Amino acid sequence: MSHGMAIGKVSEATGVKVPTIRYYEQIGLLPPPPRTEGNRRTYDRKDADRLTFIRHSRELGFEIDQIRTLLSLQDRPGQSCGEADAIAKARLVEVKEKITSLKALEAELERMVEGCSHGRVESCQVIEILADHGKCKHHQHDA
Amino acid sequence: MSHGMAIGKVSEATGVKVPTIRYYEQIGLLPPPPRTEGNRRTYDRKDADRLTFIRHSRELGFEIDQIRTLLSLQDRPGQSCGEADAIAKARLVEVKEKITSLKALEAELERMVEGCSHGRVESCQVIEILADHGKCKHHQHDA
DNA sequence: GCTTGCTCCTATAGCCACTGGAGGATGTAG
DNA sequence: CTACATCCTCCAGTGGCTATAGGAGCAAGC
Repeated sequence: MSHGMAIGKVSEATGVKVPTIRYYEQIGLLPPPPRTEGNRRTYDRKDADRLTFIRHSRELGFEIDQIRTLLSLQDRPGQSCGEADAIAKARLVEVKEKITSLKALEAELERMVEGCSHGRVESCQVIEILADHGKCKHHQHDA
Repeated sequence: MSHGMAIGKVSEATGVKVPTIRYYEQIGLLPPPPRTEGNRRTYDRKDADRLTFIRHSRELGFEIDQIRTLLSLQDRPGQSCGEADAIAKARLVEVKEKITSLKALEAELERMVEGCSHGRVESCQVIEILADHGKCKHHQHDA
């Protein structure tokens, strides 16, 4: 028990906000750490690593439940990594789909903005395209 | 009062789900329609148009508050469309940024998945990159 | 007229992943 | 010893819906 960090320190070290760390403990993503006499949480290096893992996973868009799985895989290093691979692949597919749909969105927004003659609302492409879905080329964008 | 539609019909016609229509009424995005003797909502063509406008705006990723503004602009056709233009432009910037960050994410996920030798978790790139943010090239992806 | 089954009504709670605030206890520097 | 920062718990709020419970209305067939 040499290098116990306070929650503020581990927050700073990992980039995960203090209330978020407590939240992760509450939902069982981070094990409850030991406490000091004064009832304060004390974290060690392993906890910090786990939080970094979680943060990075969230940045990549993995859901909490997927992170739960990934963490449990990390805890059992002898196991096949097929499941981790599958989770990452699924996320990759999602990301690719999102990029495609955002590009369609980008195109339509560009059409709207370019078509805007900066006149009256009466003849504004922005409003008009929004009002009439028939004027929209891409009926499949959804995010 | 010839063509009053029930909520189910206007839902079908516009692609907005029934509970969502009631929700929009609750938050003041759609005006409360007249009711029948039996206390049922009756919608007309204008309401359907408004819902289509809202749905399309949501599909393009506009927030409810922005849609509120866009709708109020639509109601005053003589006004300058500068504000609508600004909202659309801001959204376009957001979308472009999101595409950029998703592409960085895509690249990293691809690196993870390709690097996976389908062996043990011990040597799995997926787990390893997640654990060590230093191995990640793109420190700025955030969604 | 009666029953069946669909649509509708309200009110309330839940979803995700946090984020913020109130109100109080503890730790630390000067 | 006094500020002040940090910590604690508990609870409420965010956005944009979605779902459920428990009931009322309505149209069609028998």
